Amino acid sequence: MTDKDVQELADLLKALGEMNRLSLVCRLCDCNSPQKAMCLCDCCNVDASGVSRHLKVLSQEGIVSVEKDGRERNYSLNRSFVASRLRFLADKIDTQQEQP
Amino acid sequence: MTDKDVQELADLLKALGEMNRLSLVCRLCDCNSPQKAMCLCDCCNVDASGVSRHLKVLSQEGIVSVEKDGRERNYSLNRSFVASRLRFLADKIDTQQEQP
DNA sequence: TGCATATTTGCACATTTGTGCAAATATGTG
DNA sequence: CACATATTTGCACAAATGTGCAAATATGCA
Repeated sequence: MTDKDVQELADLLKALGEMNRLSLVCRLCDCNSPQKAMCLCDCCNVDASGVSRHLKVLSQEGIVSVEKDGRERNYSLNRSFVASRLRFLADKIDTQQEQP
Repeated sequence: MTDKDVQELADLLKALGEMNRLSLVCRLCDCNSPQKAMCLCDCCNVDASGVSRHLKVLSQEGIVSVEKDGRERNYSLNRSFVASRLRFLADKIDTQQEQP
């Protein structure tokens, strides 16, 4: 793993590693259809601007996708991407290395 | 998932979501035997006190275990714990929910 | 006991981060 | 166009975070 790989993974984990953002992710996780930002407000303890900012972070990390629909934005979780990154690390971690 | 569960998971991810700490984890990942803190210094860009602090965070989150040996501390990665938490989230994330 | 080594801790500091509020922007509707 | 609603952005600010350095602490060894 290169430094860049580690950094990218760390950035992803950092984005997930905040209570309100992880709440948003869990909420999206339980939804089959894209959700409007406003609908997501009530799952975390921040106002609309805070939700907007958190969703922006998640979006920049590729954790969620956003689709514009009129004056609304529909957010959906990039399930396979996030899950695969987490599994990638999990696999690396619990694979016992060869004795040097 | 309760708020407490989300918070605990977020704390774990936050601990992993910092470049130097994740570097330490990756380093421990590649080692079969516990490593002395001093040996871990060269895998991240901080001095001994910084490594000490990072290892403390990892330890508090249960990510690493520490074993005292004279004036040295031997750190090892709690592979199954960390991997299982990551997989728990991965499973939750990529399991498509039922249509409400 | 005196000294070397390993690690932690106190302190200071710069940076980042999360937040609310108000204003700005974007877009739908009458 | 005028107004309502959805979202973003600028601003200010408190709190958290990561860091190095020097001092403290702990322990092994001569």
